[in-house]
Amino acid sequence: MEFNGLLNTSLDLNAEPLRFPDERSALVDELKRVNAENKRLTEMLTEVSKNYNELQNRIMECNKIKNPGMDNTAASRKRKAVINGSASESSSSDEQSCKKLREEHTKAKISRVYIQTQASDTSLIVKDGYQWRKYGQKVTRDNPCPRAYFKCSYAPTCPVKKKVQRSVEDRSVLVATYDGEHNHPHTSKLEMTSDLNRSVILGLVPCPTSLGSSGPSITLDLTKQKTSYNSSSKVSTPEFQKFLVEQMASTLTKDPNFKSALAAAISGKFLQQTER
DNA sequence: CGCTTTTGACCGGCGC
DNA sequence: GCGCCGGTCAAAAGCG
Repeated sequence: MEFNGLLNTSLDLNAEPLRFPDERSALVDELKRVNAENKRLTEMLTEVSKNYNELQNRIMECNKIKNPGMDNTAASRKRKAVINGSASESSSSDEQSCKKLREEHTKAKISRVYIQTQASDTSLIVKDGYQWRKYGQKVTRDNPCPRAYFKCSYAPTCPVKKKVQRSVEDRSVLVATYDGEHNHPHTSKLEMTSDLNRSVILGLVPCPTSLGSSGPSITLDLTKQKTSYNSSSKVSTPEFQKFLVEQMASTLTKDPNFKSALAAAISGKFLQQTER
């Protein structure tokens, strides 16, 4: 992922004959400089995503230490079970209910996706390649932005649900929470890729049903393409880091504002040099 | 006309 | 028991 393609498309260096003898060498120098900067930025991006993954692993480790063998959700559910049932229940039935809860938890796979969108884009539509039907919208207490509720409408038996809400901290970021697993093949790859052009997936967060717990492996099944990553097992792999970096870079290179700004900055530099 | 979206009503869980 | 809150339902409206 280099910005060379961008530079080649934005500035066709061969389009016009060079008027100044120094211009060519200046352009080459500038190109070298931009390439070096590009490399540096790429390294920075890789470093950032690496740090992010390390941090996430640490959080998971901490949670495991805090609640060995049981996540918060299971704990809360167990608490509820104790309240509902009699306190003098035998330990074996307790264990059984625990087992059941854990099974339930692994069955209900939940993942959270952060999607960067245009600030002006007020829709709560995340085109991930599946067909969704909106069945509700609600304003929640912790976030003034409404939360939209979607069901997978591709197959009537598909149990997958999705909640989409704008982030409180950054309104341009959509938070999509996927609940369950699709029991049918992916519907449209084109839609998904087009959406990735419009926005960038900032991260896939393994999202146990309650925060701060170490849940089971959670899969975001954004189709079986290269954009599909099992968040818990692949998030720290070089492939995922590369994917993140590529997504960020492709978003930048596909952004016309970024292109024009870069072109303006470079041409401005050239003008300065030629004026001198 | 059929499908999707909107939106107020309703329901169940939870805390007090 | 009551009130709050998140999630879901379903009738009405919108749209192609």
